[in-house]
Amino acid sequence: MESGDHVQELRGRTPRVTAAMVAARAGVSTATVSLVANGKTRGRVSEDNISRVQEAIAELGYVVDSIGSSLAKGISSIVILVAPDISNPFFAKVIAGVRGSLGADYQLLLSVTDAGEFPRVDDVRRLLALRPAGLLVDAPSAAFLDELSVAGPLVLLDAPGLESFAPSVNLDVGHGARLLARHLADSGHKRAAYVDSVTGTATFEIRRAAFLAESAALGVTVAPDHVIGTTIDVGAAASAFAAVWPAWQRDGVTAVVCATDTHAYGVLQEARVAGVRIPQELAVAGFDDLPYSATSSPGLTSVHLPGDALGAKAGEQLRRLMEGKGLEESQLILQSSLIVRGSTEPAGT
Amino acid sequence: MESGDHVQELRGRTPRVTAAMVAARAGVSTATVSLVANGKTRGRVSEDNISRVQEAIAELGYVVDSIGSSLAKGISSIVILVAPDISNPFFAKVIAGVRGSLGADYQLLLSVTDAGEFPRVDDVRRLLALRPAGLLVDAPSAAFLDELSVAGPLVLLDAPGLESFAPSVNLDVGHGARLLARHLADSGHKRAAYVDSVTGTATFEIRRAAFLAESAALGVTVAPDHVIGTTIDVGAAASAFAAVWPAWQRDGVTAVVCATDTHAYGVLQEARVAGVRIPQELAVAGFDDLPYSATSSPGLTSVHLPGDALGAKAGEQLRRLMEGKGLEESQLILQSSLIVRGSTEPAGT
DNA sequence: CTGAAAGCGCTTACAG
DNA sequence: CTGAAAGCGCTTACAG
Repeated sequence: MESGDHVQELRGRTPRVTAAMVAARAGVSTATVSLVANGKTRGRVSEDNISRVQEAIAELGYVVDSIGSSLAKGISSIVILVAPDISNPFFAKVIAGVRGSLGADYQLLLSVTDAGEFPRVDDVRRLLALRPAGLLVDAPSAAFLDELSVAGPLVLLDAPGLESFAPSVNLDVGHGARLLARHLADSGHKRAAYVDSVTGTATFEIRRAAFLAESAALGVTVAPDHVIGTTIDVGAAASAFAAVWPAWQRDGVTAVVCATDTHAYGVLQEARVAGVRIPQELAVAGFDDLPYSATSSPGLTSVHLPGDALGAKAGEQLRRLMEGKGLEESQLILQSSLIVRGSTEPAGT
Repeated sequence: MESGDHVQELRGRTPRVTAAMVAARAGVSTATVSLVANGKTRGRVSEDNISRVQEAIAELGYVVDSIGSSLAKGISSIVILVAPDISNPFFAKVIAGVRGSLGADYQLLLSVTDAGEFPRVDDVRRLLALRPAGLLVDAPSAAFLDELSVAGPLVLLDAPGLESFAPSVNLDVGHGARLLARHLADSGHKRAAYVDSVTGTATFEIRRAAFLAESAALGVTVAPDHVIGTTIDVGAAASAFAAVWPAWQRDGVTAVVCATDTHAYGVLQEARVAGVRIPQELAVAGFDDLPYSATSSPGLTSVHLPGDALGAKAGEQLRRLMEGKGLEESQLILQSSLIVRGSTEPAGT
């Protein structure tokens, strides 16, 4: 058992260094060690002892044990990020943003569930048993927030309509949806279709509602028959589109808007198979502006959502809460924009 | 301060339920509560007490406090996954795999660093202060493993050449690289180029070395001038390719292999801008087989790497270690395969 | 400025 | 089968 041996060997190598060991070495009490290790020395520890302890800490490689510390303080330094869809590439940007603004004082714990699933009450209880310093919840449902009775700092991300539950940071997806409708109207489209996401998060309701409303206002018809929904999956979107395209084409649909770029990739893929020329025969657009949308051929017109800023702002807000500072604004809204590419605009236009 | 009020209100709502409260309600000692809560009742707690305690637990909504439990046991239920590049879409699959095989008994904590960065010693120490039940390290460098003297269960993912440090699960990227070389040779290419990743992880060394060796063996020339490297970024790859393409074209290069699909997207993008016909003038291929590779136009030929299986196997191995079971095999290698698409093969071939 | 002591919530020998 | 007690490592009033 090679591995076992190795682990065994490693196990002996690092005896835990405790505050008591540091105290003994520095000739002080563990209380003083704790004060120094936490930087709470102001007017409480002599310069002399500060340096003795710091030396001992360095020599021994002492690190405050999170477990002991958390138990004593009643709280850990863990921040839990709960999200329904970690495999969504958009989410990687959100995470990066959170991490950047949270800094090194907190440890970011991702609560990972199966794609599109939210953790159940049990899971959440188990998470809360870690005594997190704060909680970040991305794209929750009202039902989830209802049963999540959290006792500490909590910030919601991408939770439009749920502002009453907690401070939140949202994206103005409606604005982007309207820009998109206007763009299609300006390009002369009269009949459009919509491929929705069936995950049922609020952001998708808003994307669709805003697009449909603005389209109607601008004279672009989106018939009820021309709205379908699939999971956030290239293949699912592709086959759903394949099934309806003949009818849509017959009905004179010349533009398809997708709730996410991922859906749009499926439509593009199927359109290619079916020999539909993009954008001449069919304009295609999505939401999220994933990195690949700039690279696909044609490039995909998309509503750009600032995922990194979303994460960063949410992290900032949470941090203020965890540090006991108030929030200057408890509701933040970030701007979306429209990136027009070849999938809706003929080259050379 | 709306948010502050809200948090305040929430704070009062959930007084922590402790084992002592459960014990009082059930009329037993906290020792018995602990035994029942942990399912260690076999021959140690009477049926009668078991049900009283279970009732009390249910009524009070008691959940064992992780912090207290961890301190008493000397270990937490956290599993830390350390990885240098969480924003890589390939990684989402790995995470999903890990989560699936780890199950609900362990909490998966992602150590998130900036793209391409590995945590520094300090960060790692802070992570270990959480007393994780186990550690998963993805694509580490030898230097990192050297300073990481871990005292518990540890499994390496995608760490070829580092098998001596710990049990590991690897991908046979070399095999895929050779299949790719053979495919290009069979398609009649005589001169190829290689766009490498500069992150310096072992897997990239192997991808390149295996491809170059097999190409040479099959009579496909890859001149030193025709090997470049960039970060894993579509834009970086695109501009690097733009800079060298005129010379490569002059030299008769008809195929470009990229260390990742992300690099390849950049090449495809730039090729489109430059009016290079794919695959007639230039064949392009990558590694990873990201979801978008099936969707791009043309589809991207890619070496498929089973990211979910990689995560799942690593999770399984770690789990065995954490449960004190030995490993049947401490080194696991997963198969890669070649997915041929339009970027290397003319439609209708 | 300093240290002895209590306490955070749990688990685990131990004695009965 | 059961419970009193010690102890995990730390932090924080508290007394000096």
